[in-house]
Amino acid sequence: MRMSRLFLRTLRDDPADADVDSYRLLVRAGYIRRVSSGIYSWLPLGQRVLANVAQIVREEMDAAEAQEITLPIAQPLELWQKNGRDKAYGPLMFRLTDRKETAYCLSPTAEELVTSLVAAEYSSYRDLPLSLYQINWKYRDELRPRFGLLRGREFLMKDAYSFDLDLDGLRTTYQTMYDAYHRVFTRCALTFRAVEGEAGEMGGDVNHEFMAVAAVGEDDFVWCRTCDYAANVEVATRRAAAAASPGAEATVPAMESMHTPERPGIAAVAELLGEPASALLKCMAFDVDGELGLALVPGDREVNEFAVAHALAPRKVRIFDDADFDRHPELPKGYIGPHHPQVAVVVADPAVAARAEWVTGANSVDQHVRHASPGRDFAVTEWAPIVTIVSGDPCPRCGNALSVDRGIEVGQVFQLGTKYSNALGAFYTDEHGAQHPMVMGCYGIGVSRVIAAIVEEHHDDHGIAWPQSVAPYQVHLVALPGKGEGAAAVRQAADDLYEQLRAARLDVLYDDREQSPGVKFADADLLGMPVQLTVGAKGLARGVVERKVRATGERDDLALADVLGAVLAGA
RNA sequence: CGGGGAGUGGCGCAGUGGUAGCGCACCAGCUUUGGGUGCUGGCGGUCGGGGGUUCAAAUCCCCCCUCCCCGACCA
Repeated sequence: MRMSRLFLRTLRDDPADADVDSYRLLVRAGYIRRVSSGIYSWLPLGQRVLANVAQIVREEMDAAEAQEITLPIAQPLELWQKNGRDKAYGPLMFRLTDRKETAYCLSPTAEELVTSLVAAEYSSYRDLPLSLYQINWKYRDELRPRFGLLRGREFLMKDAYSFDLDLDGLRTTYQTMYDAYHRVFTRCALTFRAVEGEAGEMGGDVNHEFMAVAAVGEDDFVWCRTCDYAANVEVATRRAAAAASPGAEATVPAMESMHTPERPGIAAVAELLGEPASALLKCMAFDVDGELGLALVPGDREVNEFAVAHALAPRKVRIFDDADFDRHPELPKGYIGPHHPQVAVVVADPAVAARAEWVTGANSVDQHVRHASPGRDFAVTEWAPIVTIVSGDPCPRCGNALSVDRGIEVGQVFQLGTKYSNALGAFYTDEHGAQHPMVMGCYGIGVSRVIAAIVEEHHDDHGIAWPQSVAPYQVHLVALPGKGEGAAAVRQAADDLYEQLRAARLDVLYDDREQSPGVKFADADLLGMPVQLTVGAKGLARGVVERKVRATGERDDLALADVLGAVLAGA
């Protein structure tokens, strides 16, 4: 494509409403334009990226034997009223009315429609399994659209739906999709992890969220850079530290109390005693089915309430609020210790076993104790990993350091079960003539969101640096003819090279504009094609063009005759 | 929806009662030609909309609309 003909206007200034780098750069570089809150136009360069990402998704879905269809965006509201999901979505759904006053909505997803479709067409066990998918625009009237493409009201989504005979079939299909997702995001050059989601409201629904690591992400998650471990902060664990050597408590002096006036809280006591916070035992009070419970962790750590609840399930667990403390003056907030006769449940993190003695509360205002030894001075009724994981904790799987980061949810896979098939009548008849609901799964990828995630990961101060797999053009050819006597020769050489590269079926963006070199270089870096080739009088005199790899900034000279081969080798 | 802020040329902004300006972009000319060259001259605006106050409103008052930012959702 000749840039002189390309519908493109780059901006020197950042858009005023830019809140994240991806949106800022995509607008500045002329890939997209905002039309309304959360709604964007895709200009030629952006359209090519969109098509490239969609094509990767398409290829992997096809490889997973899903079949592409296109469902309508405008859907009768009646379809959504059958199972009451119009109410569940509420104002999140765009609604409209036709001339006959029939209510419609703009599809936020398509379980209902696709389930109805399959229910109407298929009814035999011989038809299954079946997977269908579409890549289509979705609409959600978000409370607060933000971060450009990351949370739009109109977005391109791949949504797939599987129909199996039974749960085993679903599990197989689910694994196939899960693997396909790994390939999609790997091809998109994203740093990502699959995070196991919490059980859905139906209970037991397995799902995974694919999180792309990014500072602008909206969810915290824990992941290992070495292996593929990843988890929500609530359910993340770490490899337990070794327990203190057996018998170590024998050398611990007898527990003694200390006067610690006006020192509630770990930090204050640690400061007074000159001890590190990690030598203090933090005791958090919980109500456990009406009984008193304590959760014990080292003083420098936070208690993961979710983990405590999980460890003590099915008992109901509630962390103490101010009213609870008022009802239990025997547990003075800030001076709680684990050695308390009225406490029925003591759950401790394994890290508590790693020290033979602790400084902790004396269950009396202005009093703490030291030399409190687990087992000797206080009992632990259950051991469970209950600290909130922080960066640097050892991975439970491989032992290397974990990272806690924010992530962008770029995809999700979900085992739906029979919720929709039952509600919408998607049944099949088995070989014995009995009817069963089809067992469904659904699988989403936010295509336009993926693009934002890619830019978040692949950019620098100068602009975007597209991975080859999704770049709108593979090569950005820059001609610098100048106005000297060599101008015509440079232009001719660049034109020839352009034709040569195109003949080799490379996607080439050719900057043939009459602009100064500075403008052209700045635009090339901003637009972000993986490889830049510069044809100028200087190089031409030596028979070379300069190559620059956008992502790394590496430059080298290529002899004119070798350019095509070198570029093809790199592509 | 709650709280905070903003709507002035395509983009970024200034302009607190006297009839609208700057930078970028765009057009023309000259200039420069390996990292957003410089100069000159241009095109382009019902100042978000409606109503009101005033001799006079971008500016003051009222109503409405849109957008942005901070808190509960999701691809």
